[in-house]
Amino acid sequence: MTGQERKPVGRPRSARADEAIIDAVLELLATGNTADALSMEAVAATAGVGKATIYRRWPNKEALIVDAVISMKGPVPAVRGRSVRDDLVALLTRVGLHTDGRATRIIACLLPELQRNAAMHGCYQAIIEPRREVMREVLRRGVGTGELRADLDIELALALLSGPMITQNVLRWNPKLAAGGLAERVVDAVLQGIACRTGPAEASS
Amino acid sequence: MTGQERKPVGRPRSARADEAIIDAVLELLATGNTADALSMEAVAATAGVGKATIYRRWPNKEALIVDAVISMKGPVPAVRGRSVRDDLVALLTRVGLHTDGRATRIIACLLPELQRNAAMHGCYQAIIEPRREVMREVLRRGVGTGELRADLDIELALALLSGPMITQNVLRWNPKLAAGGLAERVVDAVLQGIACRTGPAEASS
Amino acid sequence: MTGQERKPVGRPRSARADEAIIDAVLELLATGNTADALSMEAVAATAGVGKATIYRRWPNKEALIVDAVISMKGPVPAVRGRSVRDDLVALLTRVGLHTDGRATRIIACLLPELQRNAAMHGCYQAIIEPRREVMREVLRRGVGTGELRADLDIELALALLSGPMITQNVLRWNPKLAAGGLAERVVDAVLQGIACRTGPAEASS
Amino acid sequence: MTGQERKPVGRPRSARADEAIIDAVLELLATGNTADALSMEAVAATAGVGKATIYRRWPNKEALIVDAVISMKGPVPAVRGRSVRDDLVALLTRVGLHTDGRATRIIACLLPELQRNAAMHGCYQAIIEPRREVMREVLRRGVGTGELRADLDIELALALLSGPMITQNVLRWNPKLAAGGLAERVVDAVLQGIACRTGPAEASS
DNA sequence: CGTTAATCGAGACGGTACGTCCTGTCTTCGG
DNA sequence: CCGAAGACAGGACGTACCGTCTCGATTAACG
Repeated sequence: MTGQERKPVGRPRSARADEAIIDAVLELLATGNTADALSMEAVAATAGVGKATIYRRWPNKEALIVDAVISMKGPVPAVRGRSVRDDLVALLTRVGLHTDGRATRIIACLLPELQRNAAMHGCYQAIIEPRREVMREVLRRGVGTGELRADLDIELALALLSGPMITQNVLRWNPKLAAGGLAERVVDAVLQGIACRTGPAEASS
Repeated sequence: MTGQERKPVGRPRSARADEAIIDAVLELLATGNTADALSMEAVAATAGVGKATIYRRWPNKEALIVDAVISMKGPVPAVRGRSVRDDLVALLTRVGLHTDGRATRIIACLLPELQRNAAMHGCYQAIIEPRREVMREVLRRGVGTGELRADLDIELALALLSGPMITQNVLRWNPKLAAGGLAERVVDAVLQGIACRTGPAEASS
Repeated sequence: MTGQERKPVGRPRSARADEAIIDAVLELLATGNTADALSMEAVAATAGVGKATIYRRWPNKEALIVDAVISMKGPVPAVRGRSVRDDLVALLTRVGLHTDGRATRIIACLLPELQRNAAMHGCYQAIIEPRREVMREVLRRGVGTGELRADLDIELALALLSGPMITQNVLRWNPKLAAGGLAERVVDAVLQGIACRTGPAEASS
Repeated sequence: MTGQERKPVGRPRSARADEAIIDAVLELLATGNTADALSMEAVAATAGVGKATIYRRWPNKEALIVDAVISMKGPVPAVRGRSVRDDLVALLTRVGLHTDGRATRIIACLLPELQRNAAMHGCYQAIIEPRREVMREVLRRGVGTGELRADLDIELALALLSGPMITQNVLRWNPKLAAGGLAERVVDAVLQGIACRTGPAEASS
């Protein structure tokens, strides 16, 4: 009565083909320039696979790229929970998904596509949002423990912390900012603020 | 007296064609989805111009897009110089180049190329860097007047301020953050910090 | 057992496309004015075929036209062998490849290329030369049977017979010469000569 | 009252430009492959002339080519009038307009255009027809003197004589036929016929 | 001797076609 | 039924000419 899943008949799909295709996509994304510069024919040739084998699994180029990117996601980072500052530094340090440079390069070339292309939101949901949720958790805990202001806008804080890291680490925005230790400096600055504590504070009110 | 430039011979290039082409590119960029989804043939057709007329002016699609985007740049915003906070709010409010929505939409679809594509760096140089320089100036002035900490890392502060605005205003990162008044909130939070002033010890008691 | 030919892999080429393309070329050649007035895009559109499908089969326009023309060739005409005169008349009558008027029109617009264009010599080899060989055979037989002079230069005779027919029937040289029955009159005149039999001395008396 | 010709005002047209253009056309026709392979831009560049200067004189490419070809025509050959045979040989020897090889090469690449292209008939009228008329004259004289049959069809005879020469000398039809002395052999064969005088003549009746 | 007006070279203009490449679908084999 | 191989219709690429058009600069004859 269930009968919803047809028993597969004939030759089963090759797992090796799946891997080869995803690998080829990631390789070409890392090598190439843009997302649309990636051609399905190149993917098929690199993977040693027929084009139909790709289209049997993914409906179009976008869906394939989304899946390829999602396949890169590592485990959601855990935090030690000792202090809010340490946890935030730990999380921001891993904004570039892996230590793997290839992943960073790939995500960089897809970030803006993320907004235009509805299909790409799959990437966002699968990879980025979970990590943001962990950070929200840490921030809420900080408010609870009194490490952070009681009236803190969690989403604003999220933007303050992740914004600089994304523009800097992923988009490589400012070459003058050394990448090393950036997470620490950002966290500290956001925690303490940049205004002068002792000086003419009234000027900024 | 300089006489270095060759006197132009033959029929001069039509200024109307220039305009029509740039207009067509901007229109199609705003309408379309991606930068490479823009086709030169569509540009020619929309502009009512032969393809050769485009290729006579720009060597390829990228160069054309770069020039079209640069053509959108308004004047570099001036600051009133009353207080650092006011100036920063004013600058960040205009991160989305114009109030013009089209420009924002276009720049959003081009940000990916900006990093990957060497040719696109022309946009960066022409549009973004001048605005960043204005902000550096304001920050340096703030250090001088004592409104900002004496040991402030200017580039870091730049990243703290512009990072959230870019990810939020241009990439439309977080739908939960209302765009209105964001600049003000970001500036205030970065100036004051998000940590609890009274210290964690008190908070935990 | 020869096994020299590689077994074909992948989807085989469509025979319908071949036909449609050749048909389109012949139609456009008959309709149009010149060989180069024929545009590949028109061929593709008329045949309902992508341009790539044409270029997959022929490297360029010339090769395509050559094959299209060759495809028109009917069977090499047979001769009855009763008398040399009858056979020659029969052969010359069919100089315009078919009774088909289209073929004649097409071949007429291609004769120029035939000499200049090395690629076009394929047409010559495939169509014209076999027919000339049949005529040579008839002439040699005539020498054997004594119907033709023993010292006859076969190639010269070939030129005497085919030359007028080509210039007249194919190039439409002289509107004053009725095309009907021309083959007969040419053969008779070439066989008998146009000089006065009784000699110039008598004629002048 | 006549006033048909407006007195020319302004700068008169340059005769040097005319020459240079015609020269360039002939040169490119002789060098190139086909009539349409000749590009107006190449003509202008070769002649060192602006394109407008060409189009001011000729309405299109065809008209220009026609005039260029006509400009090659030498004087209509005169005949000595001694014997019909000698005159015919003399005329046929000069079928290739000049001894100039370039002219022959050019006319060869234009001959078939002659039929398709209405505009090209100007060439025919200006160059070929006068020569044919001379030959008709000779043939009529031969009939009068009794050198040729009294019932000779002049147009047929014209075809018999010029046909082989055109196909052979201009279209380079048959490489086995030595070009040298061909005119003589053709004339003799056409005068005497190729049938056996003494043999089974009845076979050809 | 200056005005006038057509011509000159140069080359940009809107188009059309070229031959190449890629997309997403299809059609054949052999496994 | 899946797999590779590759053909299919369609469409964009960047180039080359077409025949027309605009430039500033010549170059004569007219006034």
